Amino acid sequence: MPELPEVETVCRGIAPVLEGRRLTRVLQRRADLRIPFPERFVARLEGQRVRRVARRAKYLIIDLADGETLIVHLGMSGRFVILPGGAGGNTLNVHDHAVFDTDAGDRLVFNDPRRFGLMTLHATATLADAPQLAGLGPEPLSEAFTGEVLRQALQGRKTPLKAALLDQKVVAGLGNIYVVEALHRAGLSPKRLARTVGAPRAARLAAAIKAVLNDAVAAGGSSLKDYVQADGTLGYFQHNFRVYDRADARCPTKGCGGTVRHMVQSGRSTYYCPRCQK
DNA sequence: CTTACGGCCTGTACGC
DNA sequence: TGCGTACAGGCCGTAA
Repeated sequence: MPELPEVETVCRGIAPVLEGRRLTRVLQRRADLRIPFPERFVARLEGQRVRRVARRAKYLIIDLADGETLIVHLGMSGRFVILPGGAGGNTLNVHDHAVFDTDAGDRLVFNDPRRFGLMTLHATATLADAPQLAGLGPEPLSEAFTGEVLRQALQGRKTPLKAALLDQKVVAGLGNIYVVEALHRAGLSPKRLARTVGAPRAARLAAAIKAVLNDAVAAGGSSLKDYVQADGTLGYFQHNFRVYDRADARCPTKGCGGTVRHMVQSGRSTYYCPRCQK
C-alpha cells in the first residue's frame, strides 16, 4: 500500500545506493508489469550514471546522465531490496522483476508480486509530459498546495469528498489510507459532497493532509535504519493509524466518545467517526 | 466535460 | 487439513 510517505521513504532509502553510481548491469526478468517495460530497457540503462533520485506523487523519478529518466511506480506490492556488496549468493525470487547492479558493488532488486507497479523511461527534458506525470495535481507537501488551491480543485465536484481526494488530479500522492486519516483529522465526513467544502473547511483539510503526511514521512525517516531490514528489504514500517482499519474502536478524537465506523465507498474501505466528522 | 465501474494480480484471511 | 472465496489496493480504459 505504498502511498506518498512510503514512496518518499523508499526514495530516501535507495538514493544513497544509486546517486552518482553507474549501473553496471541491469536484468529485466519479464516483459511487463502493469504496462510493458520500454523498448531496449536494459540497453538504455546499462552503463548509465544515475544523476539523482527523487519523488513525484507516488512515482520514483530516477534521472540518468544521458538525458533519460527512469520512472518507477510501486503499485500495491512493489518494493526494493538492497543487497549491499552485491548478490552475495542471494538467489532471485519469482517476483523479482528487475535487478540493478552498481559500480559500487551494490545490488538493487525490484520485487512486486501483484505487478501493479510499472517501470518506464522518458526524456528528462520533457519529463512533465510523461503520461504518468502529466495531469497530476499539486504535491501536498509543497507550498503550492494551499487551502485555496484545494478549494478550487473541489469546486463543482459532485462526488463524495473521499473520492475527490483519491483523484490524483486534485492532489497527488494520497491513497486510501491517508485520505481516510486526513478526513478524520480535519473533522470532515467522507460522505460530504466535495463541492460543499468552502474556504474554512478547505484550509482545515489542506492542513490535515500535510500533517498526516508529514507525520508518516517522519515515522518512515526515523525508522529508516530499521526500515532497510537485515535482508535488505525496504519493508513498510508500522504506522499508527487513528481510524484506518479500526472499525468499532473508540474514536481517538479527544472528548468525542464516538465509535469508528466502516463503510464502502466506490469499492474502497472507508473508516470514519460519524460523531466528529461532519 | 464529469463520474462510475470493471479489470489487472497474488497473498492473506477467513468460512465451511 | 484442505479447499474455496472474498478482499486488499492504484490506476486506467471504457461506458454512461
